Amino acid sequence: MGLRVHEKVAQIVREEMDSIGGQEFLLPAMHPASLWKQSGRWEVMGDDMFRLQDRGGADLALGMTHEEVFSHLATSLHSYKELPQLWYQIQTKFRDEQRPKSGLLRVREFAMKDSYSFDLEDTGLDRAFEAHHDAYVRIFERLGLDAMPVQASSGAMGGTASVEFMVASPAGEDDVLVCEACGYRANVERGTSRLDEVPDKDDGTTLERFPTPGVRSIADLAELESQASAVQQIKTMVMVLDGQLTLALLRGDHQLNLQKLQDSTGAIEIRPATAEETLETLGAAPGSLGAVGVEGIRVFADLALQGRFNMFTGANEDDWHLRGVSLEADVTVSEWVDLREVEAGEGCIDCGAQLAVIRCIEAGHIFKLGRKYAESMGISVLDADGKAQVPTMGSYGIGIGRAVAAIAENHHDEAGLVWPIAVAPFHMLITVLDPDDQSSMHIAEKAEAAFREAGLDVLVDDRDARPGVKFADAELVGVPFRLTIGTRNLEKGQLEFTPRLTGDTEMLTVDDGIEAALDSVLNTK
RNA sequence: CGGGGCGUGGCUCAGCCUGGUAGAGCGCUGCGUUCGGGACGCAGAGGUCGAAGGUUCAAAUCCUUUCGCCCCGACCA
Repeated sequence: MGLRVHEKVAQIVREEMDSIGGQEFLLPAMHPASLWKQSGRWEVMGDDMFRLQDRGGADLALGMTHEEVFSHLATSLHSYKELPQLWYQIQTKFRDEQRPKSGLLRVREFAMKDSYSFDLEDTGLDRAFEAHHDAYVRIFERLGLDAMPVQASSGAMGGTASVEFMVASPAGEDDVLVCEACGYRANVERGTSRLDEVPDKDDGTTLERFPTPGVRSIADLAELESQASAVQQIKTMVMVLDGQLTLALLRGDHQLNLQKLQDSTGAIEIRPATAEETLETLGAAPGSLGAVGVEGIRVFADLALQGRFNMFTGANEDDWHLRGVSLEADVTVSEWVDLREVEAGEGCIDCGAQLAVIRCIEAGHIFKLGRKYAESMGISVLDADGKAQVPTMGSYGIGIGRAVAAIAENHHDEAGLVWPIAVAPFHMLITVLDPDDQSSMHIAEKAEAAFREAGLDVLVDDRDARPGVKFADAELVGVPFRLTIGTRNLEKGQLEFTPRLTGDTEMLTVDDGIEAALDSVLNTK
């Protein structure tokens, strides 16, 4: 059953990729390390990549994505006349996930449709990106998934822009900012919001140390000092980026989003500093940390702090804090970046209406890669003037198994699954209540033949089981339509037709019931 | 990687604290009854208690080590 759904999803994806001019490939899943070293991602991918060695000791990788391999293939392109190209495959990817979970949602081995576009000009990339965008909208619509395109972080993929296709589900792993008023949609790893300006009072307070015994948190300080509400405080987070100690500054009531920190710093590995590292470097424990007077350490400050003054922060000595801190005058900020995670209820960046945060499954992701891989993998073609040009690329993915899981998450009820007809393992289930009854079986076979003739996938339940068991199983597996043949109704010349979705049974006559059922199914399809 | 939990018939679990006969429900096999919403009776099969070591007269139970799985935090289709 699962395999049939998987195959149907793959086929829908395939049809839509073909419709935008995609050319299907099937490239190796096992790659020589040299390709990944060439792009630099042998290191970047870190522990997420499965690695192995052949008998000669040569390094190999199991493909987690195929930018390198397709790019390498694209080095055989030599003329602008061969562009654009749009290549795709549906193939197994391997990722050594830190935590595989949730059935099919996050696994270490999964089928993915990945496609890659190659264009000479940026406008061509824009077209390929738009074409994928539209194809994805159609794919998810056909799959029965209410997927919304959202602005996203590009993460390890790099590139200039990316859009994720998100399906709302509590089983998901991403939070998406949604503005119902203007349609703004962005992953919290990327999205921002409108904040009310905080008027700092210029009351002549100057930079000053003051004792704060026992204060270990933003809340503690706010309680002790009436002026020091969380909004008036600077939160200092000590992070280690690729082994280098770094400070991230945020407004006291704001949360750090790690992906934003990663994106704005280009770091590969990020972790919070240990208590020992913090003590060693700043001389105080968390709760009394600050960036005032700190030299020789990179300091990234959130945009919400820009221009603020007369604020509170730790003095880098336990039980002491500072007041009257001006970001401009007292803190050496290496870079101003967007670091804070937006929360529900904040104002939409575009229109100011209240944002909602919705938990979603990431079903697809499309990237504008630009020339990053084309350059590192050495793709170049001659343009009309005979000059070498590096093409620009896009990369686009849909997880097939994850789509199946997302469909299951969104199409079920208490009794079981309710597959949308486009991906259902079978269109029609014929439930024969008494398989020993000759006339029942005769009609079942006739119906099966008629449905098959019409191109439908049919499953006949002629198991020797009690009716209750068959009905319960029928609902559990979620075949969209059921034709029930039982001796009791047969004597009255009747069949039953039941759509799984509504559960409303319609009585049909034996004479034209098969045709009528067929019509209903075909109309829905 | 950090924190928490769990490994006992095919499945879901009890038993462990307080050491002494390995149990339940479901599933499975046979026979009979039953047969339009997950039937019932009778009879039966099936377990190195994750693995290794230790303590003990005696270990599923206590101790140590180890492997595997699940859940919560940082990654991604």
